[in-house]
Amino acid sequence: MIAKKARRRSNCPLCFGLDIFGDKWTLLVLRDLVFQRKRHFRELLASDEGIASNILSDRLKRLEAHGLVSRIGDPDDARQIVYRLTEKGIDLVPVLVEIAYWSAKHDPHTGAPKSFVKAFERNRQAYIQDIVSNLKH
Amino acid sequence: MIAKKARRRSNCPLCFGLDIFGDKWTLLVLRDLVFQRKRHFRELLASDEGIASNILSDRLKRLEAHGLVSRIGDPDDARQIVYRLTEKGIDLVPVLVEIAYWSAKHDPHTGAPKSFVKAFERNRQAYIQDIVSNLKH
DNA sequence: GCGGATTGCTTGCGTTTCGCAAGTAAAATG
DNA sequence: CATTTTACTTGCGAAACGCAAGCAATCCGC
Repeated sequence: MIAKKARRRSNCPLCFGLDIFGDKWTLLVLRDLVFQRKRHFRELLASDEGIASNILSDRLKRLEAHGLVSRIGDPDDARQIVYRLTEKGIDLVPVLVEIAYWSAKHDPHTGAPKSFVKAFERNRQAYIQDIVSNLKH
Repeated sequence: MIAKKARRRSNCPLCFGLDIFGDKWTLLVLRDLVFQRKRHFRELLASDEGIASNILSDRLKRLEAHGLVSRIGDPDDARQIVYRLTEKGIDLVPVLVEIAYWSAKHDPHTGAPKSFVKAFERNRQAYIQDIVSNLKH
């Protein structure tokens, strides 16, 4: 299973994004990098949804290939790899948050905490900025 | 090819959305309903990206099943079906717009008009509200 | 009112992707 | 030095995709 770049289908902006993260797993990986601050393969593998290791491997390669995630060996442990969001990846936070908000609004069994909905509705811009600046160091 | 509801993978809000529109086509169909004001199967079929008719059929069924789109026979022509966004579907506009903005920012060959980027950056809320209120009648 | 065109699909079928389980190499640990 | 941990890869059956063709119902022109 190889993370090859698909030909682009059109130069529609929506399409550009979907060709990178338009599937059931990629945004969940980004979610864990953003909201759970996961950094290692084994952590990402242990998501609630149970991603398979080959799928995770493929998605991380694709995210790296598209410059949303960086992949650096851990200097303290040569076995481990540290995955981090790049600026380009961090720029996707608004997308993640909007999807989460839509879901929280329309899913009767949502697991979204009320604090999220409240903070988002109170001041969306500040909520996002908070997450982003936390990620940048 | 049947639009069956997949079991939900977790009650993570992001996941709820992705289980509905986490693929390469669904959001493009919604894009055409929102930005091109398409209403008929044949119009949606003629997208730039060339969606296959069986895939389109499947996605419309799924969108209807999840209440994002309504499907009503055209009273003036019994052959034709009119597809419309519901409120739940319209609520996805911010998601579409955020993805488009991210793509416009990061795609060197983006086809996004400068007017979109400008309007979005100038006043996001007003830009979205404009689209939404146009859709509501 | 009859032939042809249009519309909204469905059906077959080969190809690609998914997803589970098992395996592996390299490095750390005891 | 044997065991464990980590980050993957490999095989393979199942599901989804995507192209082409087909089809029933309806409309349109004459």
